[in-house]
This record gives sequence, C-alpha cells and structure tokens, in this order.
Amino acid sequence: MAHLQENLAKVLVEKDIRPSYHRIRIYRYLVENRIHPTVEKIYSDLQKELPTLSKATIYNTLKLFSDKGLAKTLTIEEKEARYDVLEDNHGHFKCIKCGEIYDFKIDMDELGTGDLRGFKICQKDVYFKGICTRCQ
Amino acid sequence: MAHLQENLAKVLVEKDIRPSYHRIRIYRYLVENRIHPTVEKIYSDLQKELPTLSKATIYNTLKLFSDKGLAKTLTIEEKEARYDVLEDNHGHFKCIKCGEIYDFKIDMDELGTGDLRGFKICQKDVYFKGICTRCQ
DNA sequence: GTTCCTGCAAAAGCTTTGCAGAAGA
DNA sequence: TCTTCTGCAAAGCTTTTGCAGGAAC
Repeated sequence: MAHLQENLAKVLVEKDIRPSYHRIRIYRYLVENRIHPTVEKIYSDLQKELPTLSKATIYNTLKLFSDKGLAKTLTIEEKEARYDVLEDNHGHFKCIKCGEIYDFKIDMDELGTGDLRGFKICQKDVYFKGICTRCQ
Repeated sequence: MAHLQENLAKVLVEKDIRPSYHRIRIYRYLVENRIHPTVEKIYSDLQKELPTLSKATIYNTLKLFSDKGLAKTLTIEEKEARYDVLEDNHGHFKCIKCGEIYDFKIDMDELGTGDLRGFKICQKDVYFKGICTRCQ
C-alpha cells in the first residue's frame, strides 16, 4: 500500500503537482474508481477515511489536476461536473434512464477534422446519450 | 416579417409547443443567431425589443424546446449552458482563448460505435477544444 | 522564514420553483 | 371559464474565494 501511494506521488510530481497526502488520496480515488464521480461522490466516499477533508479542497484539487493535465472534467452531465483520469482516448455514453456513464472505445484520430483547417485541436470529446442494455 | 413569424409558429406547433409570442421570438432568435448563445446573451439581446421578458421565461422556454426536441443544450461550456437549434449533425469546437464556439462538419454515422453493442444511442455529440485560427 | 496546503464559511453564479396576475382558447 | 403563459422573487445547487491556521520545505 505504501508502495502504491509512492507510485501515485511520483505521477503527481511528474505533472508538477506537489504530492500532499490529500492530493495523493484524491488521485488514488480517481484511479481506483473509474466511475466518473462527481465531487459529491468523491467527498462522501473519501470522508470515511479522511474525516477532515473538505469539499473546497476537492474542488481545488480537481481544478489543479485538470489544469496540469492529470484529470479531465466531463461535461456530459449538465448539472454537476464529473471527473476522469486522463487515459487512452475513449468516448462517454450516458444512459438517460439510470444516469450511468459508460466508457467505450473510439479512435479519435479516425474523426475527420472536417473544415477545421488552421485550428489547433487540443482535446477531443465524444459524448453519446441513450439507453444502456440494462435499462432496455 | 409577419410571414416569418407564422412559419416559425408552424414549426412550434409541429413540435407540440403552443406558439406564444415570446416562444416564437426566442425560437426566432435561435434560428437567426447561430452563435450558441447563453441564456444571458439571449436575454440581453431580446430585452431590447421585449422589455418585459424575464430570464425565468427564457429558462423555461429553452427547457421546453429541449424536451420537445426543437433545441439542444450544449455542455461543452462548463459554467453556463448554451443552446443550439437542432440541425444536421455537426461538431462543436470551442476556442480556449477567446471562448468562441464554432460549428464544424462531421459525419456522426462514420463514428464507430465501438463496444456499445446493445446500447440504444439517441444522441451523439462531438466536442473539440483548442485554439482557433484567429487566436493563433 | 517563506511558501504552499487545507478547512471553514461566505459569496457568487446559474437554474429552478412558487405564486399571482395576465393572456389566450 | 379554464387552462396556459409570464414575471417576479425567492430558493436551491454547484462552484469559487478570502482568510487564518497549519504543514512542508
């Protein structure tokens, strides 16, 4: 376990983020829970082990991760932001019945850039909405 | 002009939306201003001609349009919702410098649905972020 | 000692809702 | 008359910010 934390700390340092304990734990939570959690979810789950953790810290930390390119803010959900650790390109599918968000493989490079000549593209997101197999 | 309003009213009726004057005007605004406006923008622009218009009405109307499939809520922007009249598939590119949102052509059907077998897909969105030609 | 991190509380901003009056059928 | 629409104000939520104490370097 100590090992794990050290490895996570290394990743943070590589991204120019000082590896405080809370930051490591929040990052670890994202890595171990690939569920595109909301701030609320992260807060309620982590608070069991870190009773003093505050939401403001989570917001600040996620913003930091996002700025440093360690995590990504999903905007598929209109109300609350959701977070994702950065990884191989994949799309997000949101079930409009159960609200669950699924990852799916997609080759972003395959996406034609159409008439965007001269535009510098830094980030590509693909969001699908519909009904998942379980809800049909 | 009266003609235009009548045609717009017809579209509303087709979508099962009672064509009140304010609704027609808001719809007309969306059709004539393909700029993915925020509620704030719609409000400040329309208020010049409709001094009594309230933001609550705009919110309610856009929600109604969205439910009835007449308009779409874009979630590329984290802070405020933006709106778009429904149209041929196109992607949205947001410039991270100037904040402008551009449409670009993209063939959504070309998008592989990867490992989403059994999922019913109702809506596809493609969001790119980067720097537009003007800002480079 | 200086900088950075954290928690708390307050503030800010977007969106929704309740209600009463007005408009429309 | 009855239903629907609208404006106002208040409430609800998510997110940000100011500040002070504490930790890390």
